[in-house]
Amino acid sequence: MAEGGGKGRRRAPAGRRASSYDVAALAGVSQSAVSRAFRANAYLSDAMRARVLEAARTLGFRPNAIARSLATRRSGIVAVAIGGIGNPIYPAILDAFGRRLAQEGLEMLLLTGLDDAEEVMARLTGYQTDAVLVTASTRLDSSVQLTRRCQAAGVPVVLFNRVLPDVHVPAVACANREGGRMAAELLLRAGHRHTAFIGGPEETSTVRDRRGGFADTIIAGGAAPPRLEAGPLSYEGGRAALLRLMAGAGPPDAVFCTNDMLAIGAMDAARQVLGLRVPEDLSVIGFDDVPMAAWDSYALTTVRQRTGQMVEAAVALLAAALSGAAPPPVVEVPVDLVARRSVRGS
Amino acid sequence: MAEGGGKGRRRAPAGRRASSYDVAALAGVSQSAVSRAFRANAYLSDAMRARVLEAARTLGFRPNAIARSLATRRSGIVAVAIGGIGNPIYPAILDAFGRRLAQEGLEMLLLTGLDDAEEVMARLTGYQTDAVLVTASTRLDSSVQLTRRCQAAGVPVVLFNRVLPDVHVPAVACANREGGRMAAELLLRAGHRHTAFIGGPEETSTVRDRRGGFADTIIAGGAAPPRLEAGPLSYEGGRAALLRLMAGAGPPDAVFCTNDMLAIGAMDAARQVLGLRVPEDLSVIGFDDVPMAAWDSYALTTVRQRTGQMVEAAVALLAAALSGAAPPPVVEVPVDLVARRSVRGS
DNA sequence: CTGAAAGCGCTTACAG
DNA sequence: CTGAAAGCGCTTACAG
Repeated sequence: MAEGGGKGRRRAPAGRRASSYDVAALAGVSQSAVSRAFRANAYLSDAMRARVLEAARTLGFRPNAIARSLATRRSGIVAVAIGGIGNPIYPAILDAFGRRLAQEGLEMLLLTGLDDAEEVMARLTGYQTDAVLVTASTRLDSSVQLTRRCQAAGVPVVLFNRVLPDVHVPAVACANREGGRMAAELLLRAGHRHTAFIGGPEETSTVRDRRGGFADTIIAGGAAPPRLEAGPLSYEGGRAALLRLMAGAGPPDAVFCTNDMLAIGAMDAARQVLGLRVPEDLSVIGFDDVPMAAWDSYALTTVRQRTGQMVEAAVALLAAALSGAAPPPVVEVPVDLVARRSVRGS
Repeated sequence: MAEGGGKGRRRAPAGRRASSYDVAALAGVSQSAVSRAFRANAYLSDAMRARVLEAARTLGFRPNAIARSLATRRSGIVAVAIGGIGNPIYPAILDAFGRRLAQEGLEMLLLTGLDDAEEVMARLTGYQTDAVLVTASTRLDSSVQLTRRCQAAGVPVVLFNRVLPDVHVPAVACANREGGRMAAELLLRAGHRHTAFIGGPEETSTVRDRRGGFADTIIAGGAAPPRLEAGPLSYEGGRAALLRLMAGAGPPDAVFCTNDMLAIGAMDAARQVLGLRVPEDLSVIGFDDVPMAAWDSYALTTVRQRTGQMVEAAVALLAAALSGAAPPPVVEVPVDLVARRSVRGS
């Protein structure tokens, strides 16, 4: 019954990872003590803890997170619902989010292709996901459904860069209206009177606010209301939208796009298809500040999202939700106008 | 002791998810029967299964994957180790991989920022991850360490677009040498005699093979050996490398880059900084075929990776590994030369 | 501070 | 085909 003895049937079969019982046997303490040695604020004498940790390291023991999850009913896993990673702003966000979560001792489960909210819920609840982050890249109705079902199931949700109508959910967003306003002011200052806005296929809070801030400011500045276009939130979408805009009557001399992909597509259409000069013939402003916006071929003036700060805020909201705190209101993170060379005389 | 009765202390406290015991009580069968009703090929009469499923749906019951994982010692989770999502080829790969995994009933845990293989292993084994996919975006030494440790711990690993020296691991890669050869032949055919190759900061199998296939073919074609440059595998890296190349003695008139980001950076440096024309003054070829390669401003001729096929192969390798099959050899997926407009007269 | 024991919610031999 | 029961590896009241 000495160190090699263990507790009869509790011994780990050869080739299996050591369990807390193996460590307990080796250290000559109870299994509870081993468990306590690995929990932050559990009563345990220093001497005991040292002994346990010593035994644990010689056995290469790591507490089994699955077993812990079952016992605590907390998995330590946060799901990120992302319905298509088309926008190049997401890689950096996912990366930052993953790192921050790791610091909190949480893992990140990536949920892609969210066509069926029902099925996604099944996957979520099956793994007892502690919380879910729904990104703006998810289709609007999927977001709504997923969010409602999570709420019904008691799973904390936080929205990333989207605010949902009629659903009271904590969310982090950038200053969308303010960004639209900044773009409008820059254009007004540059003397533009004929502007246009290119939005997305869905009337999301993000698109609505960016357009609203832009249009209101343009109009308040005494210029004509911006012409409105929309398309898929992609390079192709922006390209096609710009072509439609310029083919119409009274083409604009400046266009503000609801994201950088759209703006880059618009620039390429203007320059490569229509032979226009940017910014001499047409000014273009984007939103996001993806890496490509800084590329020499574009030097796109854009409204930067402070993604690091937004991720930080999202993690804070998540932490609050996990600790059962009252759902905080929408957190708004500031934006910055990054002036490069796609706007005339600025 | 009727339908509401349950089994004494086994009843779920109010507000908690229904468990298999609740379903069993409602259906009037044993808990084992409930368990069997949710497993694919378990012996259970149709009548019984129907009764269980009926009760399950009225209670909104879903088997708890955490508990199942503990019992089966299989978590149903595959980890994807990705050390930085800088290359825009990854979003689509992650997306496809996630979908395929979901079809297999597997979840995807994203592991970002893999500085410390030790810590990553702790996270992996803690959640009893069934397998891990290590992508080429991970630093070479991290890949090696992580792979070795997984092997030591008995966790199946498959490498994505990388082959490791001295480590026998299943891997899927594209035809890197062949891709290099295709690029060289195109350049030779266009009459180029002074070529260069821009590689990465690390001597990975990927870079080595692409360069090897390229250089061998160029030399076999009777042209001078390509000049060699390297830099971070990014837009900035390609930009800087091209500038160094053109500043040196005997600047090349064609450059093959080990990935598209490098190639796009090189094109921008050539055109926007040096005022050269592409392809008239300089031909450029990339590798990957990221979405940006098709943008009008670049129209980059490149070697396309069949990512869909590669993901498919990776899932097959994973499945084989999970079922304990013998580690298959390296699977090589073909590549395609996508001729756009960045190579002279072709 | 420490240990014995029940419980988290499943799966799966083992008997019928 | 069906059920009783042990076990997966932890956590955490409950007693000392």
